[in-house]
Parts: sequence; structure tokens; C-alpha cells
Amino acid sequence: MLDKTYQPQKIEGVIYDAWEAASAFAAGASGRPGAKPYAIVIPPPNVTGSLHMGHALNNTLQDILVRFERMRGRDVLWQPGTDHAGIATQMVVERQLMERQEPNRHAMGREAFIRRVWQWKEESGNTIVGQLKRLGASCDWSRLRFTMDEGLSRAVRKVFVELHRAGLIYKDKRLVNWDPELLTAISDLEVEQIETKGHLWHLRYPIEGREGEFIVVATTRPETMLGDTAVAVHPDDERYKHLVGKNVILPLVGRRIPIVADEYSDPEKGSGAVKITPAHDFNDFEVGKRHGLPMISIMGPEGKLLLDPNPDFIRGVAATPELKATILEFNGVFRSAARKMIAHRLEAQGLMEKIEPHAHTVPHGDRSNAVIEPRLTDQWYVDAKTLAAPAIDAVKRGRTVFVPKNWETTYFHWMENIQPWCISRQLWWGQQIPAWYGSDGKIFVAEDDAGASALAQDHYGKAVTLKRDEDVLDTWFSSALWPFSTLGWPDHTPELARYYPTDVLVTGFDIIFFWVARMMMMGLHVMEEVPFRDVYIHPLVRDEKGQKMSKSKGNVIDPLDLIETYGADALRFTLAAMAAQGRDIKLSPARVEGYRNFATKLWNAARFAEMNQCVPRGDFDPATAKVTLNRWIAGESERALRAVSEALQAFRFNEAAGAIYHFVWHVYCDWYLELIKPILAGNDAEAAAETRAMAAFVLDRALKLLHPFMPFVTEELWAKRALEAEASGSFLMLAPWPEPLGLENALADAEIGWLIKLISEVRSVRAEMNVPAGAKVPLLIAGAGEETKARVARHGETLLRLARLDTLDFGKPPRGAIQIVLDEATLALPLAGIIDIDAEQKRLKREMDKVGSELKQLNAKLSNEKFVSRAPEHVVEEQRERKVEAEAIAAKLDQALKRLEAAL
RNA sequence: GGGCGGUUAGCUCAGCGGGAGAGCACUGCGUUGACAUCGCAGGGGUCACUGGUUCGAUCCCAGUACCGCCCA
Repeated sequence: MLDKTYQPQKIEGVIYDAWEAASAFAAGASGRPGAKPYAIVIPPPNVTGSLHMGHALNNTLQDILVRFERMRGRDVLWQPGTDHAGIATQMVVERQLMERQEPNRHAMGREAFIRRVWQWKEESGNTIVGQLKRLGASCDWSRLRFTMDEGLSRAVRKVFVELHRAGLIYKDKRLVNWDPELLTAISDLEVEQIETKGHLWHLRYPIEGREGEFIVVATTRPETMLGDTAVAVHPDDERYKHLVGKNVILPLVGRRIPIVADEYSDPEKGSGAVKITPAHDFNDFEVGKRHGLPMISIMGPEGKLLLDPNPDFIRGVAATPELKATILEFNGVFRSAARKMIAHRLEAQGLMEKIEPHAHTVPHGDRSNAVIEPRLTDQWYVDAKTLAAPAIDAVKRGRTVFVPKNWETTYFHWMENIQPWCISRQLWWGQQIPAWYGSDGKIFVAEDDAGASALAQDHYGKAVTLKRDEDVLDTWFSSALWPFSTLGWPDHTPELARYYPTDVLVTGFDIIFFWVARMMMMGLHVMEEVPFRDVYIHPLVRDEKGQKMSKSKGNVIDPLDLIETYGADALRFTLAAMAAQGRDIKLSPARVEGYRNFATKLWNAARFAEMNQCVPRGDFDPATAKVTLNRWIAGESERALRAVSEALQAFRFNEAAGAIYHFVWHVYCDWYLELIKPILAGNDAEAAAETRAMAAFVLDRALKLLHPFMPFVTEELWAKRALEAEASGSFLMLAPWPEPLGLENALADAEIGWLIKLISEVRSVRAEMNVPAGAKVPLLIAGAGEETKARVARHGETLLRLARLDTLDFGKPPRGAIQIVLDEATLALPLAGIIDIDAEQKRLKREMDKVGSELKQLNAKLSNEKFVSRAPEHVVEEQRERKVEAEAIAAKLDQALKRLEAAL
């Protein structure tokens, strides 16, 4: 016999191991002939990562879809893997070296360091894979991929070479987001704009040839003034019109720089004049290009001023003592210190107009948290604009559809304003860029050393020694190829032919730019087909107060803790139930506890079935059921089946979860199991046998419908029922999803509806009139029609038991009885002497008031000519019916009240 | 500044042109042989505000207020 409570900790691991041992997750495991493929590629988690709530949600939703489709008979591939996370992984290993007081990466050299990273990856790189298994993820682990795998690396090299040949990858000197901590370029998306309290420094720049006259420029970064190559004012700004075309002499340096008119300058902000430093600011870079200004970089890679040697800096400037002093004082000084020193020097020279407090946004690296320095460097770029065009088009034409649809706006907005994608990183861990340089700097791009050498030989007419580009590619370049590289591309594998394009990508909106956009671009370019048909965007998980979870806030809820406490099923169900479209999830452990209780409820329903020999029979056809209760629950199970299936197909996880929850608890457990108890204990053997079979049939259906959400408890219960014909020796996870069998029956629904209503009414009145819960009371039914009489005859036992009655008869209500109006009949509980007549009178009057106000509303509506003439016929008809019903109830209540008065 | 979303019961959220819903919390009663991780019953809401469209608005439209997120 089953235990009294479900203990997930005892069984989850065992079940998961059994699934794995049987290769139940393998592509095509449902093994039905002619099955259509269904594929999902996991958004590869970072190899350094561990499971957080976002992963838990993301993978729960994927697993629900995958289990659902697998049971529906599709040939399912859920392709798992991790990405190599260039910066993050390199940082982890460097930290480890430091902690162990081992030589740092520069001391050990590139090759040794990379070996070290691989070693780390083998030892602790797959933490998250184990954690996904705890969650119940049914990925095909035999196909686990890693973005640095040989196959995936080959895909990366091939795409790089092809895009380069097509002119879609190129090397360029542009301003990049430079991380002075990690000493690498990063992409726009890795930069966070952080609101910061700073200052606005107003600097006086002396105007050339006008002694004592200045133009005041406002800046948040005075230290960059050493690299200024212009001052810009708005062309319509009357204050400065006369100065346009003049020059200023840059303080501390002596450089002669022009005053230019450019609309970038905002007359409302600061002084209305701005200094232009094209090599250290993205906006200034654009201004510089418009006016053909020189770009003078004054910063080294670590964020220190670099003034010597710096030919650009001293070009065309007289070597005055002041310039020499500037170089001597500031060269090699960090940005932050230089800011103070320069401000100080300017102040000493009377060139500081004023300093104001100023709030502005400052770019920070999302990994290092360092202030990003825009720097002019040589980097590799992808022509994202060209690749974006087909990717935009595919969504516009609906070849790929976002769910919910409104995220397409975000996608379009980003794609239509896309900038060249900087893909080179000054790191060691990653795909090394397949470009080689000749001694004259000529670039040879090829998939390998030999290919590059061959190209070089052609070019130079002799064999030469080449030097490979030291940089690696952005990790997201590899990820962009994920939907086809994991399937074997560039080889023409059977998997690639079968599973590409995949069906759906499940991800959070914060990843639209990272994944969705880039996978779309690469998928369309390389495969000439979208990588996925649907993109389901799920919400973000926040804490119960709605705060974003973060380590620094200390509000992180660890999914593994929740799994430990309540079981993976409870966590999964909670996430699914809360994954409504269009709103963030605020997760509270109380909610998880509630769904743990739900698992226990289901467990106990199965326990009840077991105790009552409710075993599915191979020869049982639910369509032939004769007992009304059985016909009713069969119909209810059809409705639940339809609701869950339809909701899942539309990615409405919360509706699907709600439907199965309601069916299991509030229909099957609360009513059906209670209602069948008298039958199981009764004398009608045939009815009891049918009921046992139906109870088992419906429970099995419920297990199937619930399985995608709660795979462990349902599989466990299925296994416990292994003697049963259908279940023997096979997993629930591979069992077929229920088929609708046309089991709904309106007559059964009406009858059981009546039964439930009668019981509820009696219970309600009993409680309200303080009839002791244990007391059995007689019930008299007056004015019953034929139908009611027949129903009472059929369900007499049930009524006695569930309404706690001792007798059930037809007859006139005696004086001083509690009276309940139910359809055409009046139910009476003759409790004269026990009940408080006064209270009963009040209760009936309240009922009367309720019906009265409803009648009033209905009458108002129906006597409104416009309503009757303009509202649709069925609506008017409905209101008329409701009026007739309400009037009947009012009449009955009136009679009941009169009877009660007579008793006084 | 641009865009997106939200405001419904104490809390977390569904619903979305014709009778205001769920879960949790709360109150009362309850050891009726599946389940106290439970059962039965109950209280609780001018559906943010102001206009408009409509026979009819929590739902559609416009505006206001407040909150959140993304982008600059």
C-alpha cells in the first residue's frame, strides 16, 4: 500500500535514473512510426553557471512542452548543451589560480592556461547539467554539446570564413566599448548604463587671438580634454554664432582646435557648448566624422593616460614648457586620479568657471563592473545590418512568430537600429579568430593553418611564416550557430535534415537581442531557413516583493533549496502556474508549498483507488458506462483533456496548470471520489465494478495530463500501478496522451450538477444555522417533479451520506423547518425546536433580497427597448430565462417565508 | 526623451463587451477509515481616476495619476 504522504526526496532520483537508464529521453524515444519531429534547442546555459530561478522557469517550460509532445507521439529532440562563456570562464579560472597562489595566466602562457581551463571544465563545468536533471529536464543528454567542441568549433570557423569572403565580416578601426579591467573589447549588449551622481565641470577655453575671451564648455569627463579636437555649438545658438569658425587654444596642451556648428550640441544643456573628444566618446566620434576632425586617443588599455609616447597627441603642437609639464605630470596616471589633477590645474589657471552636481548615466561592464572606456582600436566586426534584413523580414512575414506577439516590437526596434557587431575579444578562452597575418600585415582568412598558408603562398609567390590573430570570438558568435551546429552542421547529418528548423525557442525577453536576433540572422544566412517557428518569451522571475533577484540584495531564492524542501514537481508546477503571459513572476515559497500539497492530494487519491481495487480493465470501454456518476466524470475528464491540450498548444502554461489542478482536486477528489463511496460500499456489484474501472480510467487520464508538469509523482504512481494492463513495464512519460472519446453527456452533467448543488445547499444551510457537524437530520422534499424523484431514488445513499441526513422523504415541509429552494422543489430540514426561527427568517429574507435585486436588474434591462432591439438575440433570450428562473425562486422563497411565519 | 507593460479580494495573480474569479492568508466548525501537506462552511472587491463609444464597459478608445521594465 502507498504511504500516507508523498515524499519526493525518496523517489525523484530513482525515477530519473530509471528514465536515463532506459534512454527514455533520447530523440525519437516515443518510438511511434511516422512520427513528426518536434525539436527544441536549449538556450545553452553558461558553463560556469549554476541553476537559478530563471533557468528553473525556462527549463521547466521547455520540459513541459517536450513531455507533452513526446506523449502526443511526436519524435522529440530536446537538444542540450552549454556555452563556453569566454570572459566568465576565464575569470573563474584566473581567480582559482590566484586563490591557490599559482602562477597567473601570463606567467604560465596561453597554451598551458587553456589546458587549465579545459581541466576546470571537465571537473566542475557541468554543474548545471546535474541541476537540470534534478529539475526533471528530459533533454537528450547523449547529445550534450559544448560551444568549444570540435564540431561546433569547425562550424564557427567555417561561418567566419564564409562571412568574411562575402564581405560580411571585416576588420575596422572604430570606437569600441573597452573594459579596462578585463582588457578587452565588449559588445554594446554587455554594457550596462548605470545612473550615477557625478559633476558637470564648466571649463573655460581661451579663444585664439582674443585675449581674455573664453568659450565655456560643460563636461562630465574633464580628463578627456587632453584629447579634444573641437568645440561644438548649436548652429542656431545666437550666443555663439559669431565664434563658429574661430579656434580655441586647448589649455594644458596648446593645441589649436576649431569651434564648429553641430546640432549635436544642446543649447539647453550646460553652457550650450561642448568639447569634442572623438576618440573617447561615441557621440563625439560621430561629430568628429562629420567635421573631419582628428581622433586623438589619450588613454592606454588599462585606463591610464597615455601621453608619451603618443605621436597623435603631440602632432602639430608646439613643445612648450606647459605641454612638457602636462606630459610629465599626467602620463601613466589613472583616469580617476587624472580627473582631479586636471580639474585642479585648470582651477589654478582660472579656467574653471564652475562645478555643479550632475546625475548622468555611466557605462559599466556587466562582468567586471568597471567603467567602460570608449577606445579607438582595431577589431573584427559583423555587418549586422545586412544580416538583419532577412531576419526582420522573416518575422514580418510570420515565418517565425513571437508569443506573446508584442515582443516583436522589441525585436524590430533593435534589429532596425542594429550597429556593427564587434566580435573580437582580447581573451584567451574562446574560438581563436581564423585569420593570419603576413609580415606586411596582409590578412589571410581560412579555416586552418594550412589553408591560410596556401593563400599566403599564392599571394607572395613563396612560402612564408604567418602569425595568427591572437584574439578570440565573442561567445555569442558560437551561440548564434547553436540551432544548427548542435545538429551536426557543417556536415549533412540526418539530425540536421530532420530537426532543423526547430519548433520553438523558449527564452526570457532579456535575451531577445543575445539569442533570438543572432540565431535568426545566422540561421537565415547559413541555413537559408529560420532557426525556429515560434519564440516563446517567458517572464522574469522576481522575489515575492517584485525585486529582481540578485546576490548583492540577498533576495535570491535557490531553486535547489525549493526542490529539496518541496520536491521538483511542486517547484515546476508553481512556475508553470505563474507563467502567465505578459507579467513578471513574483515567487513566494508559500505558493510552492501549496503545490506540494497538491501532489500529496493526488497521491492520496491514488491511495484511495488502490484501497478500493480501482484497477483499469483492458476490456473496459468508458463509453459504455451506465452509472450516471461515471458518465459524468468521464465527460469531465474530456473537458480537462481539451483544456490542457489547447492551453499547452497555445503556450498558456498557467491555464493548462489551472485546468488540471481544478480537475484533479475539485472535481475528481472533492466530488467524484466522495460520491462513489456509497456505490463502492453498496450492494450493486455491477455498478461497483463499473465504478472501479472508471475511477481507475480517469485517474490514469489525470496522471497523463499532469505528467508534463509533475513528472516524478505521476511516474511513481504509474509505476505503483504497474500491474495494470496499460501501464505494465512502460513509462508514463512514453505513454500516449489521451485521445478524446466523445464521452461528454449533457444529461449526466445536469443530474450530477443537481446532486452537487443539493448537497452544497444543505451543507451551507446546516453550517449557517449551526447544526452540529456530526448531527444527522431528516430531509423532506416538497413539490418534486418526476425527474427529481427519479434522481433522489438513484442517489439516495449518496445524499444521506454527503449531506449527513438520517432520512430522506417526500412530503410537505412541517412548521418551523429550514427551507431551501432548489429548482422546482423545496427542501426542508424539520428542525423545529433546534433552530432559531428568527435566524431562519433573516436568512430567507437575505436570500429574497438577493433574488429581488437580480430581478430588478433583469427587469430594467428587459424593459429597455433599446436593449431588446439592439442586443443579440441569444443575450436577450438568456436574460429572459434568467428572469423566469429568478421569479420561480422568488415565489418559492415567498412560500417558505409564509410557512415560517405560520409557525410563529 | 522614445517604447512596452502594469494598477481587479489582506497578499500573489487569472479573467476581459452582457450574471466579479482562483490560490494563499483570514474566520467558524470538524479525528465521517484516501488525504489535518486534510474536509465542510463563510467573510472580504464603487475591477486606480476622469471622460468618451455602446442598448450595456472591469473589459474597447482618449486622457490623468502612480508603479515597473527596456532602449537612448
